[in-house]
Amino acid sequence: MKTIDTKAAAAAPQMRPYHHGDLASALLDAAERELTDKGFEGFSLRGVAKRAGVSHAAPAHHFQDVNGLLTELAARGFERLVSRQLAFRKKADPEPRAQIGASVLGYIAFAVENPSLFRLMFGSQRPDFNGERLVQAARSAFDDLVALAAKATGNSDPPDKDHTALVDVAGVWAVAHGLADLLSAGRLPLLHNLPEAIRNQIILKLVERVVEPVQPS
Amino acid sequence: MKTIDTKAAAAAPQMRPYHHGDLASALLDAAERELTDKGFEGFSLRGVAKRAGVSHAAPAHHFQDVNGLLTELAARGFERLVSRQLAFRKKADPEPRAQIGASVLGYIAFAVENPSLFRLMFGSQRPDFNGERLVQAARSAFDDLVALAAKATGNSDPPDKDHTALVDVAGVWAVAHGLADLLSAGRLPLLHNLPEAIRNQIILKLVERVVEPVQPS
DNA sequence: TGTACATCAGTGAACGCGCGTTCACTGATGTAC
DNA sequence: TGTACATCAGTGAACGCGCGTTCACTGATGTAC
Repeated sequence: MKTIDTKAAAAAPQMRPYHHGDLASALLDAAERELTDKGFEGFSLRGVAKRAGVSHAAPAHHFQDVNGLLTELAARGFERLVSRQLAFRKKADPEPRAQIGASVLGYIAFAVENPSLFRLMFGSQRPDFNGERLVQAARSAFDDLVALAAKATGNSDPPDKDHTALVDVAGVWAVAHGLADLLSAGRLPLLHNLPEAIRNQIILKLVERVVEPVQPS
Repeated sequence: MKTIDTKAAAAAPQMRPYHHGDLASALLDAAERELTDKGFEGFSLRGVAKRAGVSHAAPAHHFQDVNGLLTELAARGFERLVSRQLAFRKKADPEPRAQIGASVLGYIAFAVENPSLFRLMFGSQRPDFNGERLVQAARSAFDDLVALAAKATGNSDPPDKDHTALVDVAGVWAVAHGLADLLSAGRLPLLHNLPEAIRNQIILKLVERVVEPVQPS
């Protein structure tokens, strides 16, 4: 009998065993789908549980509360934001300024591909932005960009009296984030309706204007 | 008796007459305070009514529903965004490039002064962004900036084949919006902790990099 | 100027809803011997 | 290998809450004559 039962379970994968195995991670996946479908204003824990196919009380065994889940979701978002940037950089010219351009394109691509997640990360007050986990994840995205900018411009910290290094970093960050936020919300029709290739070309030109060339010292 | 009652009412302004007089506008003011205090994720119509000192059923006589009120609130936000930019421009050098810089500073100031309203305008799905009222208001903010950029750079539409005009406009918009969003959320500590004067100086330098100087034709 | 009456702009009670969370429970799993 | 037992990870019912909206109502205002 035992073998038959096991076979039946294997043949009918929709019948989850009583214990899920990795519900925590399944809930995060479900949460992301919930976020995509409902927007982060319509997000609910019950909806997430339903998507994951468990009772709505089950998440309590894996996350302290709904904001705990959102915090972890945002943290993962930052990790993916970084890896999206790295993916773009890998395909680009290794020259530092080209690397910055690629990073910005990656940043924007992430936002456009995951608009609701992006808003959770930057526009919501629900994740715990003081918690170790999230601070660390967000920080690494920032540090990556700062290091890249320093390398590209030859401006090192501490900032000189003209704040040139600050202008570099803030500029790249502002352009990336501004375009990402506007484009992912569809609020920049001027660029939004352009073919992707041309749009990227424009973005790269913009980045080139923002990042000062290396000063020979 | 009548005169005495009138006097009493005047002496005790906290006693509102049965009819409010201009409840619609009072509700919008209250809604903005609610937004400021609770954030746009904690916003509720009942909270607004309470702040305005009326029953929570009263708003129904002035707005179709809660999203109608939020739509009007967002539209007013865009109008104030424009007027904040104009205020900064009035104090600045009339030279076009200086005017753009001032506009960007005004944009950022608005976002920093009204972070929750700013998010309602750009990060929420609740206002009706297809409605005439809101489209018109948002449009006017955009048109103002476009006209200014065209004037500053001498690049006219239709865009040339290098998309120089597009880079100009998108660049200014991106820098303004990116810095506004990040600074108002406190997510750009690099600039956030700087004295305002220095911060503005950095922003202006950035804008100067983004906006190409007029090409002599 | 007075009166009748329609309309407007409030009130307060009640509605149903979906939410996050708690709780006692139970099935499944892992471990000690 | 078997058995007893602790622990883990689910269930489903129930909790209280705040929400937006509806409703019959009533007080105040405006208008016609």
